[in-house]
Amino acid sequence: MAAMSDLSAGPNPLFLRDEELRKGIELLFYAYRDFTSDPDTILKEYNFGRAHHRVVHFVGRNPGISVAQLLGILRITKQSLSRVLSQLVDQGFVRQEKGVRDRRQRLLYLTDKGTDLEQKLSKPQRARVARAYREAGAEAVAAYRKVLAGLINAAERETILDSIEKP
Amino acid sequence: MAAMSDLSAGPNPLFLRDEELRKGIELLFYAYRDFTSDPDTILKEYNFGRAHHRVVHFVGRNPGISVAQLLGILRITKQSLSRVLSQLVDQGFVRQEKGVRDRRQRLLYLTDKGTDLEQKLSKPQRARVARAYREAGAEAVAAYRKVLAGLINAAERETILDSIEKP
DNA sequence: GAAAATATGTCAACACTACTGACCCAAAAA
DNA sequence: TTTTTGGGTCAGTAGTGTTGACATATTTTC
Repeated sequence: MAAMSDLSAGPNPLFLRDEELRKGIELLFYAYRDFTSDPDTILKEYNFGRAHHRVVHFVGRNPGISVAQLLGILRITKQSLSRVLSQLVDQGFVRQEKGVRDRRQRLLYLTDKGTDLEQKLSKPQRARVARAYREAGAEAVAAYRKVLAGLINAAERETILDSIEKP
Repeated sequence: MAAMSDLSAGPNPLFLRDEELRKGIELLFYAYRDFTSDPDTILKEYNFGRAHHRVVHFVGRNPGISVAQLLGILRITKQSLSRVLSQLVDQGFVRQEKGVRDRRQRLLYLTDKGTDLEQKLSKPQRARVARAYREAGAEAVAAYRKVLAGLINAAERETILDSIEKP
């Protein structure tokens, strides 16, 4: 960017375009930074981290999800998941059930305690998003989601959008 | 959410609203997950992590930024910054200069090597955002930014927006 | 039915990021 | 001159993620 400061005056679409991109990038950084700060604070009380939140969120959203499916969403190794998952199971936030069709699977469900935690964690996030939606207006919401969807890897985008839209 | 499944049938604006919020939350997770994946891959070649990227980005964007200002943006402790910053300085990506007005300050600048790294890291991110903007349309970009801005803590939002918009 | 593949779990070692707490120096401000 | 500020550093701890190796059921395949 600094290398472009010596360009001649006059309209420079490329420069403007890069500036627009940079704004989108920085806003995403700041938004995500603050978006995660509220639940992070709550998680500390439980000696949990962000990874626990993700598990609780996606298990809550997808009751009966398998470990493999969860790994696919989180994009981490099973060893990484193992630590947080066994903590959540040991402490009674998540319950595991053998699959009926495939008994190798350990299907995951939130317990009542887990549902409470999920609600507690997502409450400030929902409030934050609600505020942002309110301030930006209803038309802006669809556009916001469209751009975010475009940031997702093209290969899995459809699958992810389906999972988000699902009943 | 599960606690709401026993609500009576019929239109339930509150439920719909929460669904909208949840979609916004999940999309942000997936978008950020993929948004950071490209630079993360590049950083591995340097034995660097995401924190190095953030420093390089914000020093590149704010030449002559002080350590305290950078800490304010990143929202981390000076001990955390210290490690990545000294690595970047030792390896010649970032240069420190004593402040002229206040000689306690160590003002930060990217070296040419640092500028190269910043460009290399941001290139795939810019491409990703450009694709998302293109697919969503020009009107969507302003709305996207408006919602993201609304997610930032109200207290600092104006300051941040100013820093993003600045020349 | 035996062999191969799959789903999951576990142990160990390592790296990155972040934290708290304590302490230091140099320079600016009061 | 004393206090505050900007910055640095050492030590210890925690959370998240990785690779690699290995173990156990269970399902699938030949």
